Amino acid sequence: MPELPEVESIRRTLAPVLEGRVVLSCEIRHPRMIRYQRGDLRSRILGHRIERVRRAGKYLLAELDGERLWVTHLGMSGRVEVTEHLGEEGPHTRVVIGLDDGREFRLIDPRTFGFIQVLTPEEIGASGVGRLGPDALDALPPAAELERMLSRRRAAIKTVLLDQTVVAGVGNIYADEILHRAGISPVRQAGGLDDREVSRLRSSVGPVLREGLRWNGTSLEDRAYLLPDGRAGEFAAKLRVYGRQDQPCLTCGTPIRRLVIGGRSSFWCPQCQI
DNA sequence: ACCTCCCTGGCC
DNA sequence: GGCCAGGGAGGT
Repeated sequence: MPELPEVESIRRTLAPVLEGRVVLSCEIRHPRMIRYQRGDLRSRILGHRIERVRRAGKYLLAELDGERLWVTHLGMSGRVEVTEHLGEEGPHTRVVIGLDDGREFRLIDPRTFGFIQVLTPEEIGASGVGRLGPDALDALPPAAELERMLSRRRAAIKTVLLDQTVVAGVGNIYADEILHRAGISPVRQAGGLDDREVSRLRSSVGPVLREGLRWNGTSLEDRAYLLPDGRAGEFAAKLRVYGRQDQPCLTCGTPIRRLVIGGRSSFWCPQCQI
């Protein structure tokens, strides 16, 4: 499931390939992939040049000429491939965008939770990208501000970490890893954390995400997430709690527990995380 | 600030 | 044959 480290890994491989290219064709194989979108995506993207490939939270962004923003969200199971036009096409290829160098940007997404948009500047504010909080990797709010944001929340800290309007880019896997590093139980009320805990939480975000990025993200058994060139991310081997129910905590040996918080599986060590 | 919905491969 | 994974958006 592509979270910030996965999307950033993808962005780094894609940027040199996509920047400067012009979009020559756009084939939408599955209509659900185009949503939350006014106007016709095809006519909005055709003929436009990709100036720069960026990322915000879990969104992959391509700035086009004419002030348009091509937004790709990979959802749960989305994957990007850039290959030669004649390259063999796998199942679940949902959108194919042809480029002027003969290559194709292909969005593969079995569950179709991902989506593509092309937005005008006026549309960005009300869209998902426009409502993102500060980026978890490069714009984390100062401790005092973060504490103020959390203090007003009654929900579990795990739930608040997943709220993209608070901090953008943290998903289910990294939220658990961050909370473990910070020594905070995922069920704790966000507003009930003291300033030392908020400070520990804040200083755990960067190291966990950067470590994930260093290993090109987390490819699980299902290999739903792969880099654009087909390589797997290696961070799964480094996970300290996520997916490790009943296995000994790597810090203290206590069996890792699983519980569902806000509809999401959460893994934590009852000894290390208070 | 909460709940519901969408979707399909893989597993029991 | 039924259940599970879970991101974001939109509705209440």
